[in-house]
Amino acid sequence: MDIVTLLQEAAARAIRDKFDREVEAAKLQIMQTRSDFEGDFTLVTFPLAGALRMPPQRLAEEIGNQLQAEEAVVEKFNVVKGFLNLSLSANFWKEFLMNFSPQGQKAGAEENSGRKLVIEYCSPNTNKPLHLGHLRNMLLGAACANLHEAAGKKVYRVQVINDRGIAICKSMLAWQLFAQGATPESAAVKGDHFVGQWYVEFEKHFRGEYEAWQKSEEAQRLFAERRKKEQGQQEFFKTFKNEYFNKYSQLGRQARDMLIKWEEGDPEVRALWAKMNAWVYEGFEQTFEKLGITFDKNYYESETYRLGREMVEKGLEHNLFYKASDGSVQADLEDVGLGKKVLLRSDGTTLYITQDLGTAHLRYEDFGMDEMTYVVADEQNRHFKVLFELLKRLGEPYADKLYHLSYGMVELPEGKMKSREGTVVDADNLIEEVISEARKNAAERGETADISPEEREDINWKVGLAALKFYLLKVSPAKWMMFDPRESVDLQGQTGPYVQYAYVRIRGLQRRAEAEGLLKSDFSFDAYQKLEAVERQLLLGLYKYPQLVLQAAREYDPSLLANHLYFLAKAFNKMWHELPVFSAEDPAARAFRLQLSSRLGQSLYEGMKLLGIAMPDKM
RNA sequence: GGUCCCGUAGCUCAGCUGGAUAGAGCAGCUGCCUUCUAAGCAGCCGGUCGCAGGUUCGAAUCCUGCCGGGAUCACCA
Repeated sequence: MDIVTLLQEAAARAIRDKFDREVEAAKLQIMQTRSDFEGDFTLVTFPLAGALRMPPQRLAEEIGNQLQAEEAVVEKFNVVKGFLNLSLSANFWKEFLMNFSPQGQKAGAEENSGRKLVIEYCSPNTNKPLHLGHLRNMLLGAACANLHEAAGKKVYRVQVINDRGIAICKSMLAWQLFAQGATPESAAVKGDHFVGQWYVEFEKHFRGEYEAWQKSEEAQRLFAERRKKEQGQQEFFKTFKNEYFNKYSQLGRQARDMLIKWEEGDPEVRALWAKMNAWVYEGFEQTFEKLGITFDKNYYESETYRLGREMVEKGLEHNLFYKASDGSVQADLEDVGLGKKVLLRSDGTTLYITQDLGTAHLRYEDFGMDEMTYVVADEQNRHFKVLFELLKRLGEPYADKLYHLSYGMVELPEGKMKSREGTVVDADNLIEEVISEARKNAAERGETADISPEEREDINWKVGLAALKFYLLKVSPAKWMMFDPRESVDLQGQTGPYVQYAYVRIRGLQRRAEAEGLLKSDFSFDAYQKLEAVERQLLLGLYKYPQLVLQAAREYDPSLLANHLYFLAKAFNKMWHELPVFSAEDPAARAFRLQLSSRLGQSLYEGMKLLGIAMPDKM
């Protein structure tokens, strides 16, 4: 039985015996004792004082006496105001330690077993490389996927790739016009960056064209006719840019022609499109691999953008939707405060929302999931509210188990990332940067004697990526976060490498124990009776670990786990400095501390793995 | 304007299903490597928990109203 439940029931019995009153055990408030007081768990007696007509302090003392006398696990207690602080016996903790497993959450997650979850956590465009925002998205999604798996679900990881549209046509056109047949190989540039360069090239030429046009008579006439009062030329042409692209621009016309040809299935355009997208995927794959990100299935917009029409038409038949006078099909969501939403254009073509309806259904056909989660930035909150409502009205079987993990944007010290202003932090560059920071640090420390260069490089990758991933995952998903480039490569303090370091120390202890022939079956700590404060702190931290994994999964919040792992590592580092292991005079103490370290090491390893972070053995 | 999110130390963040004196890291200042890895440990400095009410034995946490910042309200994706 869980120790908290056990204490609650024991306290309820004590109250019955002493005061002849029945209280519901589950309602008794037991929390972890604050670390600045002595004790492991605390019963809060204030809420009982009224019903039992007794001052909280006396109540706490009476219950404490009874518990100490009747319950073997309660070793001693102290009372501060109405707080009854209970210290559990060393025997209890030793037994707990022997039975502890970092997989313990599985026992608490029977209700999840067999449930199928589809989780979507990346939706890149194919006209430019991945950036910092994608990183937060992918790391959050991958961690949540792992957490739900650990909590007993069958998880399917998917991404949706926005591989069509005007943006990729811009890259294609620029490549056609200016690249003279260059390829990623010939230019020695990673495929996604290569295609991104042609997108930038298009924008550059387009800007030049636009600026030249602004001096033309036509442009000046339009400016004179259409300007709003007080509006200067610069300001006017900034807002006019879109219209220029669609109506006047040569490059704009060519790009749009290309899009039309693509839609018509023009073989030449399709071939170019396929070739350039293949370059991009090659590049994406490399980035995913560096990050350890995987997907079970990719959904391509080019294959799904027409889906959903049938669903909408079916909904129309059942009067869930209606046809507007202009011929478009709409849903009336006024009753749930979401207004009206167009589902099919008046020309009958599909929209973003239609496509998402279709993709959701397609995934049901693919996986037959019970639940589906989208990891998408919070700017799309409304879109997903609408989408979920529509799926519910359409009676999709998983519709009551849809979740939008809405995460906040990543901001830079200079403000929001803007691709037009070149303030985007590129994912590959960032990865390269954290790894070279790890290399630099390792070189400065100079402890490379018994480590081969290959092993050293492997460690540098693990350390660098841990810094980056932990940095992005330790913040609550819902919050907008500030990305400080200096802090993200930091290897000291509240960081991934800090947690790794504690683990490496534990591995060192284990290697030595092995070398000295300890950890054998006759190796016992029965005689260890007095637990130190740090040891208790660590035991309590382990006690909470499986619950935290479940909570982090349930709340889709990996930061809960990240922060707990940091707490565990911190407690271990404290113990490292305060208590000797091998030079402990008491062999039982040595045995106990080795066991405790070992279980802690497993937890750190497993916990970081759930976050997508690998642990080195040495560093 | 409607809806939603955020406001905690100089900076970045925990804590929010109500509990004890509000915690970390970074930055600044002090100490600690002849003992299991100093990517570490210990200490100092630093807070009207945006403001004002309310509920409660008890509020950073719950409720209401303000103030400040942001997102979103397309037949774009």
